[in-house]
Amino acid sequence: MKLITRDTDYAIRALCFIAKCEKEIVPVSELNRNLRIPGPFLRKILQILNKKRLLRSYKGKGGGFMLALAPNKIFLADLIEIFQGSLKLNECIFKKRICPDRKTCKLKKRIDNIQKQVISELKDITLASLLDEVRTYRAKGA
Amino acid sequence: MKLITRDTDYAIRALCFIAKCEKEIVPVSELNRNLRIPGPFLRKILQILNKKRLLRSYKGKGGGFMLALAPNKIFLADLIEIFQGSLKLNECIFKKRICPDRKTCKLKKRIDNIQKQVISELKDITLASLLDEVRTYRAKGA
DNA sequence: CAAAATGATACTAATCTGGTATCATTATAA
DNA sequence: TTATAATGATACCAGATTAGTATCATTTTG
Repeated sequence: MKLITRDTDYAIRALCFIAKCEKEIVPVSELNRNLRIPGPFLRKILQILNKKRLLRSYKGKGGGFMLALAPNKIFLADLIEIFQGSLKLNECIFKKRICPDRKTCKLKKRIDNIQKQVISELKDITLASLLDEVRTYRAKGA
Repeated sequence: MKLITRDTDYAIRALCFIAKCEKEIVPVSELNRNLRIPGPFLRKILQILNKKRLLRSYKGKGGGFMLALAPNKIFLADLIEIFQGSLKLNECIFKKRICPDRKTCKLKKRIDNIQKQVISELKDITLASLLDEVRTYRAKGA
């Protein structure tokens, strides 16, 4: 059971790098030089972050990506939701037709509670709070 | 992101049914008649529970499965671990060679904390506490 | 000995995860 | 104005995991 999958993790590292970079607008090529993330996969991840309005993108020469939000407005809970889908830990596998008691199902309720706790914890973790903590493997020359 | 996968869920329902059954020893055929779980798959699940010593099995005519432990000694955390593997939410995707700071990585630490909470919650949920709550779809005649 | 049960095991289908490849479009700088 | 450096869109692919099936062997007992 994984709380954070590879794409989410890559997204965190890429966002940290962009946040720390002197340049405001950072092209993927620069991230490729500094992070150990497969190039085309990283592009895909950044495109998603762009569509989800966490990054802003600029096309053409001199273009790249910049943060669309302040680092303290970017939450781990959102990243996980973007790449791993809903944070519902708890979809009952049985259809309503089969399991009519889902509203009162205690198992469901108890897992709901765990879920609420996890989400609130994840909402506390901002990009800002990770900036000095998550390694981004900046190369010497960069 | 799923906290409980299908086999774990089936296991919960099967264990509930066995716990509530008048018969102490319950054959899979009876579970098949009462639970909406694909037959061969359920057999496989029960065999695993048997190997893990949560059920005891009896072969031959009149055989079947019975609980090996009292319902208040069967914990959701154990079922999840059996069917979904270790509860570690938090394996860093980078090798030590690449990411030498994992001991101090704040992201890792924070997720570790969430993980500890989730596990302790899951350890509180016993089969006994679910017995009257989880629907097992007993057929009218059964 | 037949029937009813589990044990063991191998196979398969569908989905998810991680990643690649390609071509189109856009913007800038020389 | 054109080459170039960038992103956008999309389709594809391989491996792992999840969910489920099928079959034959073994055991027990009536």
